[in-house]
Amino acid sequence: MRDSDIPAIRSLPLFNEMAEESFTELVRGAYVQNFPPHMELIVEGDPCDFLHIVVDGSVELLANWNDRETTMTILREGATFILAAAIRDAPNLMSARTLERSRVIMIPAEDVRAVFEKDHAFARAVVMELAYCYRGVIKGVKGLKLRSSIERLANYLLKLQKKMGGGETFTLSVEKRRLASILGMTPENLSRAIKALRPYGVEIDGNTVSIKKPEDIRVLAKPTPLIDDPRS
Amino acid sequence: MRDSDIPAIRSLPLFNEMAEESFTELVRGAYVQNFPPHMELIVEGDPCDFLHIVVDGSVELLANWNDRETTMTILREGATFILAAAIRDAPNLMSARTLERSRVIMIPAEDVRAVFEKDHAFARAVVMELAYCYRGVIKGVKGLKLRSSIERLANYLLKLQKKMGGGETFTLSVEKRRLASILGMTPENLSRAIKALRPYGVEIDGNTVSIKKPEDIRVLAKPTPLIDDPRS
DNA sequence: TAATGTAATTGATAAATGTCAAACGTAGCA
DNA sequence: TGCTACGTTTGACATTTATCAATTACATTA
Repeated sequence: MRDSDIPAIRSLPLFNEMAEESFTELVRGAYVQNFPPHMELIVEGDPCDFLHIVVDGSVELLANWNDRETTMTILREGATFILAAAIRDAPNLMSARTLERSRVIMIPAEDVRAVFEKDHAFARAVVMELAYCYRGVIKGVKGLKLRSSIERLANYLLKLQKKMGGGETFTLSVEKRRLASILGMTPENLSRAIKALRPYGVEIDGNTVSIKKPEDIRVLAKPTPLIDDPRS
Repeated sequence: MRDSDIPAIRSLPLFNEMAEESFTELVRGAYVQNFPPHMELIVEGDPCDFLHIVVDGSVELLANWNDRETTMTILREGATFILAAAIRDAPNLMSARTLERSRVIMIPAEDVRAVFEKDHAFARAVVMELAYCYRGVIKGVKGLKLRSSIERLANYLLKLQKKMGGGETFTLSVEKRRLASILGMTPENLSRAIKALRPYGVEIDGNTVSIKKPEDIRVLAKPTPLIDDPRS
């Protein structure tokens, strides 16, 4: 591991309150690896040996069943996975693969569990992180069950706009076919959903999105913090 | 609170490893209430003041958006909710209402957070419980995104059969319209899905389910522990 | 026992979503 | 530069799911 990686990890919410000694113990056993694009890091069903942290690049979490595949989420710099499996010493429920060249830290799950037992500040951070993730997934289910695909797309765009600073124009950071899968639809239907948003002042050209009539799209999307606000 | 309630709570995984002193502190501040059927215990969006435990009866967790409503899950004896919101001191993402006459224990969320800070065994139990719930929701999303409604129903029935002891005949413990909502479909479509399972040896009459040809239905359902096994 | 209200079912139809094939566009590479 | 591979878009069509209205079944209560 590069020395320069350490402060970056330390500053993550999961690690920044714990005792120095505990942190050192975690870092001691950790590996860092640079992966090429489209590398499978984790296969669904395998035992969970490591807690992973994305230092750089992006990683897709996905799931398979009966020859079908769906993208669960995309993780970027600073994200950790898969904490729940590591803590419970349970098999991974999702596969993970890099989307681009990515730098990933791997901390042995055993070390995570050991430090968890010793360091209360870390235990506290783990709980907060897990509760945060749990609530994130619940919001996802609500979106899937309560909204149509067009409504999901509209809300996704509003959320992304906010994340990108709130300007009228911003860029998609995900391939459209993956976005389609995240939103629970086919690429073909995403294309049509994009067209269907044009009357609401949404223009998408390649990766560039413009929201010309924010009021109109919000009337359609009806965003609510209880589904669309990642924090709280 | 009845004295007879205390050992029942103490034996739940969330509480059975903690120090006696911590447990006493939690119990001291706790309320017990008997609620009539169809009582709203929690409204989505409200602050989370209590951790709830179902002692007896059943409670529905549901969510609303834009005049639509969906059942997220149904909780029975021994289940706790809503832990994530209580720990994070965040608004409830779901509403809760009783389905039948139910007995519910309510522990002030503040007390939960305070004891969490002091008692490591409790912290450990909270993490395990949260990780368990997180994985449960992930399995739910996988089912929703990867399976058709008939496949979801087929797997639901197989899971229920196992839970009920594995015999050929068992009973649905949920109204069909609620089951439909849990599975992400309309009541009308659930009726049709039930009919569609007849050729696979599934007979449903009222609340009575018979699985005559277990091999056939399993070929359709293709159950996998990574979606359908509640533990692990 | 009859009356009532609610859940469940059914049929007809509509809407949403998926599938397949083809065309188009673009990025990377020989 | 031109080729190739792959992602995206489009159109035609199929399937799935939802909606609406009507009916049936069932449980509760007067």
